[in-house]
Amino acid sequence: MNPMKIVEIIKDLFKVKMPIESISAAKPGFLNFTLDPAWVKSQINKVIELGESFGNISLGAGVGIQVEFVSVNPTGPLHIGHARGAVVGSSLSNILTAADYQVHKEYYLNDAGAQIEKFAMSIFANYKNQKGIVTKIPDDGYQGEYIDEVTSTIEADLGHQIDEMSDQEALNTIKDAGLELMIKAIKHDLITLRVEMDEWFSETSLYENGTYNEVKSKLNNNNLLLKKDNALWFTSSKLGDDKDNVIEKSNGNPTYFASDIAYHYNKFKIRDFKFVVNIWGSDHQGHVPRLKTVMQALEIDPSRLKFIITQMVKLKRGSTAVKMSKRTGELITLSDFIKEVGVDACRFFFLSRSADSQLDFDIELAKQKSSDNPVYYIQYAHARICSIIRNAKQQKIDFLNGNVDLLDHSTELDLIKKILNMPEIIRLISLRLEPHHLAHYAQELAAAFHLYYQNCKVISTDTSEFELTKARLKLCEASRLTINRCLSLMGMAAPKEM
RNA sequence: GCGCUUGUAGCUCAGUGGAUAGAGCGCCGCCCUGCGGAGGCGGAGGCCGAGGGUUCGAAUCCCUCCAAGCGCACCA
Repeated sequence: MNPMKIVEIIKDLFKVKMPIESISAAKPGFLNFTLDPAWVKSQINKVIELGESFGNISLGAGVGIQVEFVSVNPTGPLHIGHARGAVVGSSLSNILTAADYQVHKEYYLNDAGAQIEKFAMSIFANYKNQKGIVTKIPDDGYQGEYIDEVTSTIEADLGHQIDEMSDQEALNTIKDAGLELMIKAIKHDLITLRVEMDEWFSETSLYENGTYNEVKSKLNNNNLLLKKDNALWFTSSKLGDDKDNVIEKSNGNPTYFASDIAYHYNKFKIRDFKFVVNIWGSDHQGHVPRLKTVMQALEIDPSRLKFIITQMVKLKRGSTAVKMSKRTGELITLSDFIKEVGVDACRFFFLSRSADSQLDFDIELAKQKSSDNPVYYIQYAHARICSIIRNAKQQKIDFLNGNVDLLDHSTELDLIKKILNMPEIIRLISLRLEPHHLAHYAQELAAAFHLYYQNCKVISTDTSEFELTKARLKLCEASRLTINRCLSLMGMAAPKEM
């Protein structure tokens, strides 16, 4: 039977109670449901009733979900690429919370391992050089302006003690002090970006409290460890990975991967998160397969572990590329970057693209305070509404008893429908872990409001239209609440005036 | 060589099996005796990287190829 005949028949079978005005068949075989406009309009009352909680859904049912993000080695300051993960992670966490997940935001602090040692040695060498003792910086060591600053700070704070110590003692002291300074700097940058963590989880703790040994014996019991060339291997190829991985080097030290196994054991088996989202930069994407084999080895359902891999960020000023390199020192630090473009623009642009796509960030565009810039477009809609409501209050108009059924202009109905989309957007983002949809929705919502504003005068001077004025003010208030919610979920300011 | 990601308007990007593929910027032409013009309307502009397949139907799924980014350590 052809599709049109089928839909012609089934369209008459819908006799359920739904706020549907009509159902029609359309080519080449669609059923179009037209919502009852009275019902649509009445939802404005619901939005205002719900207030700040409009958009919340019960999808997560209070289940625990850990979102691990940023987790940059504390051997250097954050850069622009890290900021992308930070913004995506914090906004996604806000949205998951709105979807009734119990969200735990976490920074995994790599405070152990060879890179930390190298970091300490680099500072120590720099320290000696500053004292006139010519010392070689280790191969692939850390350098740059920030290393000089850290060295100077340590010299000022601890120089007298360090000079009395043996090299080994000095190195340890410098390591602790250097780590502390870097962590402080990272925390400071994150706070500026409006990113807050619930927990800073120490890698070292996994060794100190026995978690690693527990995991190791579990793997051993499952016959997944192998001693070869004096090193200890996790035979992940048995579980489908394309190669085995070393977890203890021939010098006896555990690798980063060893901690990662213990860390995920901790997440799922000790802290019992139902879901875990790891937000990693694309330079770590190669670790995904082996971590999936870890899930198998630990007998954890792999679908409980999700990844968001954020692609690289390229900075541009207009059409010229801005180079970024940790080693050359030609580095735009995150704090300089935020100072230049502002937190709101920074967050918006990082959120506006799918994590899967590389991001071209045009500094000049983001700085523009004009309609070229979607940040201002959205915030302007909010400020505009606040201004209208201020006017209404000055005129002592109490609009909360307004009758929304009077709203009949097509731009009003379009705006209402757009507002009512909000919970669906939260749902979509939560299911797919794609916060960029919120940035697009916010733009569409702002556009629907601006169009409405252009077509319908809210506060009429004609006293016969007093009831309509009240209804329109109610729609403005619902729009304001929704735009405000979007901005707040994205971690952006919702200015009352600009 | 292998793996992950990307390829859609001049530019930056949405669109994970359905209707005439969308938005912003840029370009062209319009709209203010009115609540914030940081606004609105209209227009031009597309072989959805290429080629095969699956399907009633593909930007979307599968295969091959091309191009770009990132990975492929007893670093993290």
